[in-house]
Formats: sequence, structure tokens, C-alpha cells
Amino acid sequence: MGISERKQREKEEMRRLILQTAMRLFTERGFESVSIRNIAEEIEYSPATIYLYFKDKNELLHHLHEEGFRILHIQMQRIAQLGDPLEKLMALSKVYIDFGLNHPEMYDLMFILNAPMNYLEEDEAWTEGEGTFKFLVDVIIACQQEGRFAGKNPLQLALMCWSFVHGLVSLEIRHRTRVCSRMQLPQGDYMEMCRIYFNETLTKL
Amino acid sequence: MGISERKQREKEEMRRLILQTAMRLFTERGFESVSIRNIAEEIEYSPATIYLYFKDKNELLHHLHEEGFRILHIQMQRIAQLGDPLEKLMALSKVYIDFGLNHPEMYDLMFILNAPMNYLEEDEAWTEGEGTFKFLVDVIIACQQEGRFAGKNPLQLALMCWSFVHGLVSLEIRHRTRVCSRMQLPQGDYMEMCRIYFNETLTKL
DNA sequence: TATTAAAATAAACAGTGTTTATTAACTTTG
DNA sequence: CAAAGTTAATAAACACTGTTTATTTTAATA
Repeated sequence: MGISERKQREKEEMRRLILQTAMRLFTERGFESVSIRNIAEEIEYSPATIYLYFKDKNELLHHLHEEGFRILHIQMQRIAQLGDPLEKLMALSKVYIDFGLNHPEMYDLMFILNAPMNYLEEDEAWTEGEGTFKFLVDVIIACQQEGRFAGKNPLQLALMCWSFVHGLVSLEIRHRTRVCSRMQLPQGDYMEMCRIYFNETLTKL
Repeated sequence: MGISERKQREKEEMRRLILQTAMRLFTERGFESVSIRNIAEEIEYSPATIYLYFKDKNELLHHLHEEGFRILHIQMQRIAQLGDPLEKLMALSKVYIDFGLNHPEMYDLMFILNAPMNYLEEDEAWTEGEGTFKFLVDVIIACQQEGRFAGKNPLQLALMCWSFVHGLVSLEIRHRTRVCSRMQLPQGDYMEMCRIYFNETLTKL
């Protein structure tokens, strides 16, 4: 009997419709301006219906944050084709920064907002973040196999690199780089800073 | 006639009472769990009274964020007494990171949350942030006067340093360093990372 | 077709930031 | 001192929020 299979399929389609609509509204209006009611209205269902497909708003946001990681990982795939590990590191940071600046709402959800983390249990792993982090660690280990960053803990170096680019993106997204706009610092020249960081400083290790 | 002066003083006292109570509740329970009604209840006034002293919640949060900068600046004063500019840079980053980790709610408000920025007009300066940033820039210029970081834009270097430490603190505060807890990276060894960043890499410029 | 199971919803609950009309308190003036 | 005027405080409402429960509608099975 294919009915239960069709129902399963319809349920899955509904979940995707909700997620898709939510994603569109969030990126259009921002997270602070979209409610469960707004999403329900957009898909022409009652608010309570959404709770038949998602436990609460945190679960919904967690799923959207997973979707964000899928998009980021697609961008990251291209880096694997590069030869030089240090070039990989530069390219990875460019992909990361571009992603953050081009999809600020998505980046917010993935790396700044509490909601998707609140969905996780106390000791539950943040698998999406771990996957991305491991990608960075592997690039750094590849650098070390070429003799760079000798004797340094690759995890520590990875966290340092991540902190640097996350700092740049999150200060920008949350409008703290306003301090620079009054000064003569050329705005948005993030890759130049990455070049200094990776090519001129980190490589000296 | 000292009556209007007394009234002025009472108004100021009330403002301070509200701010003080708000600060206490926010640091106790976190920003997401404290409402205007909670603050009003705590000081035994009606919610509407708070709106006689502050235009809206953004203004209240902006004032609290100013208070946070005052606390941070007090910590930063001690650095002026140090001789070596590079030591100053290290000490400054330590003060900044310690502040963030010891006062996560305050740091959140100052460098992550949108609210205090939303209070500012479109083209209005973020004076608190600029003051702190300028302090960092001056330390870096002092380093350059000793021959370090030759030919580099001090503002750019300042943003790089800030991004690095902000990245560390904000990833920690928003629970993204969870990715490290599963791996063998020693948690919370932020000053070691700063040492590598400032002493082993930046100084090579 | 009647019964059973599933899906969707209306309505309510408890909360939020904020505004308005009303009351209470105090200051100034006649 | 009492009346008028001014300021401070509030009760109540508005338009929201996330979420739950009891009810109704829809669809599948017997």
C-alpha cells in the first residue's frame, strides 16, 4: 500500500515548504522581524500547523542553520582542487568571508545566534560546526606537512584562523566596523587583511 | 529656588536606579530573559514609568552599553603604565579577553547585540567603540615608532588585532568553541594563542 | 456508508514592547 | 490656606510574540 508512503512524502514536502518559506522571509526581512505567524500566513496555514512539523522555533532555526552549512560546504568544495595548502588556507578564508558578507542573515544564524545552539542538548555535539572546523584543520595539517607552522598544535592554529575571519565578519555584520568608517581605513578590504595575516605573519611560524 | 534642582537630582537618581537594576537583572538572568516589566517589578514601579525616563528599550540598552565601556576603560587604564609597546598590545588583549569572558552579558551588549547600535542614527558615530579602538590604534602606532610593522596601516592592523580577540571571545560566548571540546585542544588557552599571534607572528611584520 | 485515524485549526495562555487616557502627587499662584 | 496648574505615576489597552489544547475538518479503513 503506497498511501502511507505518499503521506510520508507529503509530510516531507510540507517540512520543506515551511523551511523554504522561513528561509526566504528571514533573508528578506531579518530574523528579528519574522515570526512563526508570519511564516504560517505566507504558506496559508494556521500557526499551530507549524508545530505539527517542528517541535519549536529553535528546531526550525536549527534546520535552517543546517541548510546554511550545506550551502557553505558547496562553496568550500572548490578548494579541494587547489594544490598549494597555503593557497587553500587563503581560498578557504575568502570563501568563508564572502559567505558571511553575502548571506549575513544565514551567517548570523550559523555562527552568532544562540537559537540553533539552544536546540542542542547539553553534551550533544555540534556536528555542522565540527565538520567545517575539521575541514580547516585538515588544510592546516597539509600546510604542516610542507614544513609550515612547525611544532604548533593544528587545532589551536585552526581556532586562531577561525577567530580571525569570524571576528572580521561578525564585527561587520553587527555594525561594529562603524568605528573605521570615520577614520581613513579603506572599508571592506578584508582579503588584504587575510593576505597580511596568512601570507605575511602566519607563514613566519 | 532649589526645588527644580532637587527634581532634576531625583530624576537622575531614578534613571540610575532603573539602569542599575536593569544591569543586575541582565547579568543575573541574561538579556533574553529580562523584560521591561521585570525591571519595573523589581523597582516596584509600573512598566509605563520606565518610559518616562527612557525613550525605548534600545535607549536603555545603549546606556547600559556605555556603562560597560566605562568598566572596560578602567581596566585598560593600567596598560598606560607599561613601557614596551608590544607588552602593551599583549596586556590590552588580555584585558579585553578577560573582560569578555568575565562579563559575557556585558560583552554581548557592547560588541554583539544589535540593540545599542539600533539606537544610533544612520550616520551617528559610535563614540564608545571609537574611543576603545583609538586606544588600540595608539598602542600599535607606538609599536611602529619602535620600528615594528613597518609600512603597514595602523588602522588596518588595529582591526586585525581586534578581529582576532573578538573572534575568540564571541565564538566562546556564543558557544561555537564547542567544536573544540570534542577534540584534544586545551580549552580556554586564549592567552597562549594571543602570544603566538602577537609575539610569534605579528612581530615578524 | 459508518468508523477510525490523521491533519488542520480556532481559541486561549502567558508573555513581550509600547502608548494613551486617567489618577495621584506636588508646586505655584491668587 | 485654597485653587489652579504642573508633573509623575499608573491602569488599561494595543498589537504583537511563541506555544498549547480542545475542537473541527479531512481522509483512510473496515
